[in-house]
Amino acid sequence: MAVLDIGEVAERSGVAPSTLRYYEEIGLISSLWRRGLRRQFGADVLLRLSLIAMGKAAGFSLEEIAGIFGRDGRPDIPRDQLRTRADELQRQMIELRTLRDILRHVADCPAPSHLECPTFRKLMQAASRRKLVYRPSVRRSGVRRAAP
Amino acid sequence: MAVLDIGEVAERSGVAPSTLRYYEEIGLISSLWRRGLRRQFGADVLLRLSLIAMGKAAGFSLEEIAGIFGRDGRPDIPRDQLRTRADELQRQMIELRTLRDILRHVADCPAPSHLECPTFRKLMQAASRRKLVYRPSVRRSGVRRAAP
DNA sequence: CTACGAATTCAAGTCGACTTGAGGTCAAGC
DNA sequence: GCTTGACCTCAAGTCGACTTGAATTCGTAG
Repeated sequence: MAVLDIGEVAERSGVAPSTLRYYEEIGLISSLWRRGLRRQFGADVLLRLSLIAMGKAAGFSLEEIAGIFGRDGRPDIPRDQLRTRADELQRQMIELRTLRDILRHVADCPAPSHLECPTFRKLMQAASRRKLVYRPSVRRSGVRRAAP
Repeated sequence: MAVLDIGEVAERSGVAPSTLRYYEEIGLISSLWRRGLRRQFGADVLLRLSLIAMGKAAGFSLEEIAGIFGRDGRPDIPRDQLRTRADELQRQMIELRTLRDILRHVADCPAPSHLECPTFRKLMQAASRRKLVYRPSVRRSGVRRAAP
């Protein structure tokens, strides 16, 4: 039970086998050993995949995630950089909250043009006053699961 | 002063001119008119760019952003979808907070392996218990500014 | 022993979001 | 009138993160 092959990891984590192979290739995860050709993973890979998923959700590239959580297990990057990252996340959370509020407002406000709605403008001002955390290009693609 | 050409928009927003052209091409922003060949933008494009930047930071694709904020100005997508999006953002914020805490912990904890640190495991459990918001691939590339 | 299904490799393809480069236009200043 | 600089177009290139497909290799069940 402690050893999983790729299909099980895929099923439990929602990460496609091809992606798992890719992650192993770039050193983001590793298998314990092979049985024949087949990779055998330890259960801790699931934890690591959660970490990776969170990192991705937070806008880090795979390379950065590898740096933060270490290919080996411990961070490659200096502690104060980690703290800086944490502070960036903090700011990003605030931005997310603003966007959440804007979305809710847009969903509810009956004004024909939001540019004329004072509530909207107020929300936007909060956003435009501070400098943006500008992280391009997040693709949305939902959790993949192995076909049943 | 109400009319900006592309260089000014780029400078004020931190978005490269080539990107602005691209955004116009896909209908995400629009210029008021041309003077000769040159695009002339209204100041409200800056607000729109903030919105776009926030959307990107939150993990939306450009297409989704276009849907949310409307090519014309008003959302293309139904109100309840907007609310759903807002709720997703809410969950994403929680994930971000967890990751922030993990980062801070990793920065400060002297344990040789975090997998053995109880604080770390506790943080991770919070993360792995709920199903992930899995949004692949955010590139980080910082705010570009025109060279001085 | 053989057939099956789940895994493997490797090269190539895809997708979104831009960027780059070559060659062209235009208004303003000397 | 010519140069300069800021803009333009259009096609092609790039980058990260995967996915796909064809051909192959196992291990188990019958």
